[in-house]
Amino acid sequence: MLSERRLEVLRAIVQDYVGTEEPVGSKALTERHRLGVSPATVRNDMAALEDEGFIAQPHTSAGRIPTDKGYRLFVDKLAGVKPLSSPERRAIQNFLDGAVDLDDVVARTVRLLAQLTRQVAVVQYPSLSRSTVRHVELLSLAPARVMLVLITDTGRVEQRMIDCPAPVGENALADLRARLNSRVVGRRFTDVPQLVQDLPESFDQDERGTVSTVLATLLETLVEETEERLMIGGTANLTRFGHDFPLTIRPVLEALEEQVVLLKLLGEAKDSAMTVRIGHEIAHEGLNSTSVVAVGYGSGDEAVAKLGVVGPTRMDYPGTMGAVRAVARYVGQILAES
Amino acid sequence: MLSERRLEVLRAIVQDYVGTEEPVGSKALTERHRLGVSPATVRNDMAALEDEGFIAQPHTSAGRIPTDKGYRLFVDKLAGVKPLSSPERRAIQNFLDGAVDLDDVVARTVRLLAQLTRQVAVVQYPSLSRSTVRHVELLSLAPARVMLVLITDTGRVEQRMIDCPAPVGENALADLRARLNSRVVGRRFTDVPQLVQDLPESFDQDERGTVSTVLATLLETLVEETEERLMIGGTANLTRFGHDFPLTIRPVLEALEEQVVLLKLLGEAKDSAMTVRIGHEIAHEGLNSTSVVAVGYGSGDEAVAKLGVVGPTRMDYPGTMGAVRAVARYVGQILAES
DNA sequence: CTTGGCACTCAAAGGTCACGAGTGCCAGAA
DNA sequence: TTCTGGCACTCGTGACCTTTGAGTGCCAAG
Repeated sequence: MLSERRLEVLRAIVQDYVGTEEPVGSKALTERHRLGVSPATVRNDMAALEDEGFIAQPHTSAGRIPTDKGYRLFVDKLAGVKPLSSPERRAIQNFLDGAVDLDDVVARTVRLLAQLTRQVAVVQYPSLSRSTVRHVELLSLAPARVMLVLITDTGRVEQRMIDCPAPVGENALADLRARLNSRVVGRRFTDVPQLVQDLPESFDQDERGTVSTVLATLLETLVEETEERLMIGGTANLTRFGHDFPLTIRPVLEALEEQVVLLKLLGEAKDSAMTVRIGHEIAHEGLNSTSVVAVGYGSGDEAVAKLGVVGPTRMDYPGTMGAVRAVARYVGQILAES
Repeated sequence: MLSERRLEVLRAIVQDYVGTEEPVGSKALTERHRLGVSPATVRNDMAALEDEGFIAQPHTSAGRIPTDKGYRLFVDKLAGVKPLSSPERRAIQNFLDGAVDLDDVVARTVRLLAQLTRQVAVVQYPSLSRSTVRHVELLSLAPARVMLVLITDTGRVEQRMIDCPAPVGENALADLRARLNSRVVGRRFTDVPQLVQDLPESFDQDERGTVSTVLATLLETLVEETEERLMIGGTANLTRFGHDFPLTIRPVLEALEEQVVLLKLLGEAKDSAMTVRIGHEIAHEGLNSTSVVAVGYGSGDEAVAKLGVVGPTRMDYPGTMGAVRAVARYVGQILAES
């Protein structure tokens, strides 16, 4: 096992490298950190750390930089989560308080996270899978055309156009609307299919087709919208990735446009706990030189979606984690209020 | 005025430079284009073109590259719009036909444009300012809480939460809903304020407060949502901007996130005609080395929004214009159908 | 007005060299 | 056993120089 001091050396290396973006050598380390030992000793420790795979040298006559494994150890054992200063907290709250609707909350959250961490921010729209139905509205637009509007408890609204097999009267539609709502309002999405299963049977023969069509569309909407959407911001921060960024920025931009990849990434962590994925721990090739810090957020105690940031593996983990956690907390509050 | 041949030389320079991304010299020109004159003659023409400000040399012993003014002349006088091949047309139609709702149409359009032009695509959500109201729905969520849902003829749905000054009964709400709809359905947004002006007066004293509140929110929504939203895609194509792109990519990414800038840019052109803004013609500083090709699109004869691409000034204008125009046309068709 | 010739310019590419940060290793001290 | 100072070695970086060649402007002749 690694001695206490060697861990201390690793921590120093990570901190210095994150700060300077340059490989750090033994001499510089002893000067900037009061380790109480000479450069030679530090060199021995570094050699040991390199044997274990926690650090590496870009080339022989250069200093060391942390490997993914090194960052992993740093995050797991050596670093805490740095809480934000109270001015920062106040700024967050002020900024989020101005939001007018759900889209706006998400948009502001993205901007906030990007600004705070100076990295790329990713916010998942609140998930519908754990949401409940607030209201279902049916509107007759043309004799055989109905619009379905679904309103969720997170304030999200989805609409679908439905072409019915036969013309629908206003009365029949009102009837369906009333019965539908009485069954599903306040219920979870996942419970809806069962709750409306026998609904067509209680209608006249000639309306059953329409009812079935409407229900099918409703269920389809519920399923479809569980596949989440994302909002991304702060891509300009990609230019801060490093001196060699022309090579790395391209695949990252491509990965960011493949929302599927990001969704999978955010979804990987089971619950709402904070997750840190570092470099090659990320399956997607284009993101191999990035790290992703994500956490769940929600209106109540349950997480309804994830948010996080994508940055270079060489990032300020404690600070980033602190910002992500704080933003998630405040967004949760905002959602609970509305 | 410039002679016919000099214009031909300019065209050749633009075409070559767009293709090779490198300054083009007199010798290379005579080899690649059958101009029927010697390099020396071309040199004279180039000197003249440079005097007029259409081309420039990066440094003394290099070839020439077109200036913004040169591109302008090229676009206005020398280049047509290159129509797409029929496989391309078919691909567009197939790709867009699969869209399920408005968001999806916009999302697919962005991806399509980005892929087709290999540049950054920008699509404005269909504008509400020229839209008409399809339906207004009022839902009672709590005694003094009402949700307003606005449905437009472009299939867009907007919702707002309203806290009423006093509890509202279901009947009163139904009454208001009916009267409101009878007045505004099918009307343009811009006409709505006038149409509902005297509506509160026809209600009982104790309901007037609620009615006014609801109307105020409705009007606010109409105005607010006229400020458009954008969808952007293909940012990975920014890496194709040129060898020196680390310098240029940053401000462009920043400008792209400032949606206001883009909206202003798209909005500048009066009607739905195709607009090309080149380099310094763009007011925003970060976009000074880019060109924007935009065109209006709409469900009927009227344009409801704009779409376009942002690329380097050194872009294939005829091809880009062709793609933009074709996509706009097909999107219009899709919108008209739904 | 066009053309071939010619001297000139200058960025890019390649080569050489000195510098110095950083390393590994070893022998001696604690 | 662990730490330390010393020392030879590595090698990327940057400064400086030269060569190369594409491209130019100008001029006199066709």
